[in-house]
Amino acid sequence: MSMPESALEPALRPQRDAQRTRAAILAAAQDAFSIRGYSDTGVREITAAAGVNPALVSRYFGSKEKLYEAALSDLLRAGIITELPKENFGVAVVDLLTASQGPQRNPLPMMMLASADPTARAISDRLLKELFVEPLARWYGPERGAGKAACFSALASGLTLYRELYPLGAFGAEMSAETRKWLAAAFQALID
Amino acid sequence: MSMPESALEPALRPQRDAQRTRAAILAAAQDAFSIRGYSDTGVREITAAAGVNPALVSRYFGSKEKLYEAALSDLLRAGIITELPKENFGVAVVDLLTASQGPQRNPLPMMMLASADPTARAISDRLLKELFVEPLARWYGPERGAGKAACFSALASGLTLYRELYPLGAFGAEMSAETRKWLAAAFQALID
DNA sequence: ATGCTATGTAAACCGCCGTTTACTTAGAGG
DNA sequence: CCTCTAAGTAAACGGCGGTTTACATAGCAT
Repeated sequence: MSMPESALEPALRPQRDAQRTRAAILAAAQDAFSIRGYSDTGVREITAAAGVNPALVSRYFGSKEKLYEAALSDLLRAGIITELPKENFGVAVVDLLTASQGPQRNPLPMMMLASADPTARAISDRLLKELFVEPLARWYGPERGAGKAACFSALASGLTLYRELYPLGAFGAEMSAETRKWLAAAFQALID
Repeated sequence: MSMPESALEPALRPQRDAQRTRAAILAAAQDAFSIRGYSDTGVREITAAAGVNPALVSRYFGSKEKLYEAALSDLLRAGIITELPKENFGVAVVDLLTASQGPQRNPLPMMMLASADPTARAISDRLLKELFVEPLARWYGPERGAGKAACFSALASGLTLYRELYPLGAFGAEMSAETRKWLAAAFQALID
């Protein structure tokens, strides 16, 4: 709690900084879980990418499961969607979902690749509901808001799967123009 | 190679039948891999479901990887699609893809849930290409057949994900009617 | 009946993984 | 300078999972 540590002078930064290492582990976990899935990424792999000792995930997060929960919570923010403009909402959503360069730190691939493990899946379901679907439903409004939020999630996950996960992603350019238009219209229709 | 073993008289069937046990392991593997994924299903789990000894997967398939390859190969048959009538092709495909009661023995969830493991993913990519996309492309014809086959695969996988894997599947009834119509039209458009 | 081979089993092997424990050390406060 | 606590590390522990090995037995052939 001494020195604001302006984050612009790496030379003076102490070698040991709990917040910084915790954040490094979290970021490495988000990368790994989004690409290689929950079961197939080991804590040694994550901590090696973060440049720290494997024992620190137990110290800072309690367990691998808790680390997954923290990593997904940090990524699941409904605000990214609800802060989009309501006019041209559809194209904005499609742009947002197709803008990312890859699955890195993307909650959707992370959840998909964790769905095989029962405990990780339970965490995903709970967090998705609490942090995304329910806020989104409130944003949509009391009239059919829950159904609209569910439709949004299904559509977005399908689009993400198609772009990021499926081995045929390289062929994606084939259907871009018309499909993007249809998707944008579908997203727009949910708020009209 | 003695006795045709008409499969209708279980009383006379020998207790030891290599083909039968091999098939039982394969079927159990297809069930397990489709639901719990490649990494999260153990060979002890598979062989327990098949009622046999874990060592038999090494004997009959060589390894867990080879078992995955055999399980997926057995499910990946382009014929299921190419034998559909060309008129009403779209609705027939949507009916086929949405008819299954669950992910059991479905190649798409199997591939999705195996995509985290690099070696399993390589197997999936190769088999999908050899056994499905390329035959489908030949069926579509020389003119843009490859692109059409890729579009088909992407669309079908997205639909399957939406129905089977995503935690929001329970909400699916919300968008059935219009979405099915659009999907059918999209599949139909690929052959017209 | 009697061996012989294919079939199946039990148990151990070996490596990996999440976690814990015991220990070292950086760095602030006296 | 010394001390004391927080931060980090190394190594081991227990368990699990794929695979191998050594052994048992069913069923056909002689």
